[in-house]
Amino acid sequence: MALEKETEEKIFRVAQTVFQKRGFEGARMQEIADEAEINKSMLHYYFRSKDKLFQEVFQAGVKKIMPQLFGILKEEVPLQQKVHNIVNFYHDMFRDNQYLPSFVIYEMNQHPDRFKEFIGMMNIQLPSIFSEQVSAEVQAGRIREISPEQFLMNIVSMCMMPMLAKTMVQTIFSLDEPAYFEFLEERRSLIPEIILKGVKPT
Amino acid sequence: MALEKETEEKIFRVAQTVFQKRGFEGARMQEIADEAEINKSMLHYYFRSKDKLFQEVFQAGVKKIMPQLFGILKEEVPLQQKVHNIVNFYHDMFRDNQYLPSFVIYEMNQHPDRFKEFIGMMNIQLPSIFSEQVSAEVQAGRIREISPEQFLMNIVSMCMMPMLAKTMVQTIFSLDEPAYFEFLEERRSLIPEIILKGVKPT
DNA sequence: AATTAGTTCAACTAAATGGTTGAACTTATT
DNA sequence: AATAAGTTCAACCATTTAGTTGAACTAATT
Repeated sequence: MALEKETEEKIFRVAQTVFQKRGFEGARMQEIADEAEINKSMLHYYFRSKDKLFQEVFQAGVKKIMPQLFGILKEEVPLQQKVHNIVNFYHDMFRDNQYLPSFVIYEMNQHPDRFKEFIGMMNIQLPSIFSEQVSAEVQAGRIREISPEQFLMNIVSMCMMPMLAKTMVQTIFSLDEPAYFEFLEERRSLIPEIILKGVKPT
Repeated sequence: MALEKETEEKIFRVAQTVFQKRGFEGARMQEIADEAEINKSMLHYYFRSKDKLFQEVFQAGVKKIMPQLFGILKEEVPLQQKVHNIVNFYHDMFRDNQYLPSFVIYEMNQHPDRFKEFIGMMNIQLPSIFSEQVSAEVQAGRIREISPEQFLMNIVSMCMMPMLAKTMVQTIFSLDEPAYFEFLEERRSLIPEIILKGVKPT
């Protein structure tokens, strides 16, 4: 009764990589067992079923993104700075979790209801501080008429899409692995510029 | 020997919806058979295997997007107009093929090599007309220093991301089905504005 | 009408997969 | 040392799944 936590953690760690890489349907309990160097029945001992294990992995995945993003949105910093922070957050996160964005987005669409329920449980909703901040900028005439939702959508789109479409980007732009990551790094400064200049009033 | 084409086409049509909705691993040959109102062995009669059927569906999916997009990129119209055309193309396409973007992006990442080979077969690469057009604008000082790849990436990101993340957008912004599509429609004019204003020289 | 090629289906098979069981083993507690 | 609680595993099991088979049927060709 000393290594049990280690075993459980190892299973969970491996389960994360397998589920994120292969998706729920593509993942095999046997593969998780093999890579965790344990017997398949251990999976069911620690996590009752594939479904339960997946659920935990998925929720951990969402928790790795949403609370942090919403944390940034709530910070008491100028909108400009906030945009930079969001962009940097996404790019940092992706470096350590290449499959995470694709995994979360895909599985979310596969089980919308589960996701909605889970989001309901957490206290996740667009922070009013952020909304008010965008509205204030609009009101003051410092940026064009735009809803906070659209404004945020633009930032998130510019950040995540090149990550989700990694294969497509690499293929069509003929980028090997390092060139692809350079391409992403370039966007750390590019995105805030486009986003902010793009909403300047006419 | 009169309805055989009809049968084959019906199978293919159904296979498209099932594969696009559930993905390769999630799709079941039985479900395709049921919805096509035929026996499961007919699937293997017309399309040798799940793999082959999927391949055809996937390639048809790619062909529904890439050639058209690259067609637009090749047109002899001003860059401004081109941006509008791309944005409208994505939004029109999504209306009739809700699961297509998500499907193609996801399966592409699952089998990068297959995709690269397939793209190699087609003559898909960033049209030089487009690249030159962007470079010319930069040279003339009408837009900031930016690579054609980054410029295109921005447009595609702004268009596709809200489609890929439909569930997330609906959940976090509390949008029902019509409100979500209104949100998308708004972007037809919003995206070109942001994209073009965003690259104006300082 | 007979022949032939193409089409359909019910029943089947082999393999894979998630999950179970019960015994053996380990470790902490008394 | 004895007991109890938690942990590990090899061998199974039931179900699902892609794929096969062979006979029956249909329709065009001669």
